[in-house]
Amino acid sequence: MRIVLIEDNHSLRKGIAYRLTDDGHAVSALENGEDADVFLRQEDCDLVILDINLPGRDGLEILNGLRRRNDPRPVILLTARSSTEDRVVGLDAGADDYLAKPFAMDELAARVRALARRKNVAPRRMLAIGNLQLDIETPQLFAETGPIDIPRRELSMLVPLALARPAIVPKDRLLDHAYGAGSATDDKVVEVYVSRLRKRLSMHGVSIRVHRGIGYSLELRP
Amino acid sequence: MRIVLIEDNHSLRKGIAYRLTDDGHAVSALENGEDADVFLRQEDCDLVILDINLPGRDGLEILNGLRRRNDPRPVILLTARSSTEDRVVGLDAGADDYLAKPFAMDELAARVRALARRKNVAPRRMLAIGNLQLDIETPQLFAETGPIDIPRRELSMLVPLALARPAIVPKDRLLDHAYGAGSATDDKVVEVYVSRLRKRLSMHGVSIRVHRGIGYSLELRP
DNA sequence: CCCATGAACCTTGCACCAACCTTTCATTGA
DNA sequence: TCAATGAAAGGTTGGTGCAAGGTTCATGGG
Repeated sequence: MRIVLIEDNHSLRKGIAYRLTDDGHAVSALENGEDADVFLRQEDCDLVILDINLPGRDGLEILNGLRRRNDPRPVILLTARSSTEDRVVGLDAGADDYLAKPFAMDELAARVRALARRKNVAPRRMLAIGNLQLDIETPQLFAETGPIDIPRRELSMLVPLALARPAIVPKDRLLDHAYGAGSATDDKVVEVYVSRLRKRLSMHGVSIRVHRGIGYSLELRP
Repeated sequence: MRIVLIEDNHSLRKGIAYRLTDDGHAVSALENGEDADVFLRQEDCDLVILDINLPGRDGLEILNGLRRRNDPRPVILLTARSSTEDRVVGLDAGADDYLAKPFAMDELAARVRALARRKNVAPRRMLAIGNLQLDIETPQLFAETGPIDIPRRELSMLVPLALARPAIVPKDRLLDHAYGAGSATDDKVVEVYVSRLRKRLSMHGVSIRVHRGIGYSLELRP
């Protein structure tokens, strides 16, 4: 699933993102209300985890905005307050679930699963590559901050490498996957796109290693 | 098959590794949870044998992490506990089989075979050379820490030597295997590549012995 | 027994070339 | 108008095989 997390506390944001990423979701983590508002208006996602106490713009405000726009995306609220009153306000505003801090990661993960099931969110198979997430079906690449725009050809080089990781993928299999078996295309284009991919992935701690005469493999280098 | 074994007990680890290596598998033996976690994220293997009681990180934790990442690799759990409850927890977490200590090596070997069959793991014919493993099909060389990049020619010298071990392979058979029978290449190149192989293998306790006028043989340095 | 001798073998340096990397640029399609 | 695409060009890396010079070992003559 694609999950947007809006939480201003740095370590909590990191912790949640880490856990949900581990669970196979693509997490876009945002730290303030303005960013969140912009993001939710423009980006696709399946579920929202929203802290109520936020700098800039209150979480409830964001939730109200969503529902006013008839946005049906499921929302889990996070908050330090745990009184029944707050819970009612949150759920009334259109939240689907409510979690009071402190909470166990396992519980959050369970509620995410439950909510996804309840809302019939189509499960997407996500492949983790370091702190990137690759949706094999679409296919599309995600960082923690959101989707990464990446040209079609580069993506079609990345997919076999990610699926095979950490095994070595022969150059001609990359060519076949991108252009179809028996294509007349020169296999030098593989080198071109590997080079472009390298530049794009380097800033995310992912590298592509060459094995001369054998092929390429995907590696993490933090 | 490439098997990862994670077991903190030294003698048990050695024993299992010895037996499975004897069965023709490439065994990477790790002794603690952190190493295992890193290894499983980065390295290729076909099957995991996992002790539940581990220093550093619990075996179940490692298994949970694997499954959360949608990692489908078959896992056999090892444990001193044998209660039904533990078994259920392990299998629920996504293990494929479960073995209570103490167990017979034969039983472990049988379960490895059964699981490989059940999961349709492509059989790879692995040849053990000390603590190196040679995949004859590909061909490719592996150390416990991962694959070793090795030039084509050197590899084609190593393969006949490994297959024949500990017998002596004539120099001209090495030449034929690398260049095809009836090649015009000077057989002095064999000496060159044997020399280069020696340097590469020396750090892994493998040596190539010359038998003057007869050929070469592969030996393990004690 | 000792040493000279030569064949077999070892190792390293080097030139060459194929594999690979990166950037540039013209073309194409949205 | 702009980004994606792929051909081409020029540079880098590293595998390959030859050759040169050194080492080891069996052998035979003194």
